[in-house]
Amino acid sequence: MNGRTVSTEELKNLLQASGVKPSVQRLSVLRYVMEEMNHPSVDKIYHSLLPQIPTLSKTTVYNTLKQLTEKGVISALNIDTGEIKYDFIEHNHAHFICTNCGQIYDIELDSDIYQMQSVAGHQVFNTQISFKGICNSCKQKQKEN
Amino acid sequence: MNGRTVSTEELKNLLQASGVKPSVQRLSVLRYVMEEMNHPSVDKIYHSLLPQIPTLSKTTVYNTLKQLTEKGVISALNIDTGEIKYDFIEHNHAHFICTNCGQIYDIELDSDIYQMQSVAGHQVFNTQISFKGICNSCKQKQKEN
DNA sequence: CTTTAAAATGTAATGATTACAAAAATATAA
DNA sequence: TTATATTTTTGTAATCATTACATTTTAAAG
Repeated sequence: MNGRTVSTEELKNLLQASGVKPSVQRLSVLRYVMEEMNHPSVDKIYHSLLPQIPTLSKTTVYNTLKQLTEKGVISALNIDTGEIKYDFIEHNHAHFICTNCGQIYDIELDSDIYQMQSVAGHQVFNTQISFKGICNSCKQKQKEN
Repeated sequence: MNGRTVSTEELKNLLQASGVKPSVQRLSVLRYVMEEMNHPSVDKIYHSLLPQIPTLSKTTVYNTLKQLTEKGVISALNIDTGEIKYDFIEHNHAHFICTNCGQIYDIELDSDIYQMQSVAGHQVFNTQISFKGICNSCKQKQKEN
């Protein structure tokens, strides 16, 4: 998501609507995923929240992210980088992953694929479109050498 | 890929065209990925080939799959199952992953998204479309209970 | 052959994720 | 409020896929 500020009220509503009780830890994790633009990993989230919540456990971050993913509040991006990255489900967008630098870019892409509620008789809950290749930034740097 | 038989000649050509020297191990790994229909994991490939190649090392399987992925012969599917699954790049198709049983289904899906050579200025090498949800088989079983 | 390079092997290390039990916090009942 | 039960959080240990790396084997070149 983009770097906007999310109110605590909004976070609480999101959690309660999903049947998850809003604790300090859960509110913080969700806020971080929503406000952080670049698809944070568990480790990133953990270390970023540690100053605010010094007692935070990484297990809690894992548990919370798992819950929110199951409830469909956030989405787990499976990228070939060893770590799972998380993304708030705001509106349909694709991802571009640079195989050189690992950077993940949001791609605004309108496709009727996102509207498909079922494929080949299977019920769809989540749809991901991802591109891999070399990003513009890396290509520029390669040209310079 | 489907369960057809692939000739050694075809395998050799594929490897040589990609600049990979055809060893017994590499031919076997590629053959397995091509002939096996259901997106095998490293572990599955390793144990399946072990009877034929008793000296086979899992590291070799890893190395070979990594090479073939880099050369664009096969594709690494990042599914949220802890293991990476591999797929021969035959023709464009999407995947459906059942979050209940873990089964991966090939989905024949024609989309112009596959034709995109670049997105937002980034050069695309590989495109993946994946759906997650509950498969027909699991839904049937749930109804019975 | 002999030498050199490439490939395969096996073991050890890494690192993300999960399991699990104990502690803390919150809700419920008396 | 106090006691009790339930949920949440925490911390440590275990698991398991993947990678690093040194050694051995195989293939290629001279």
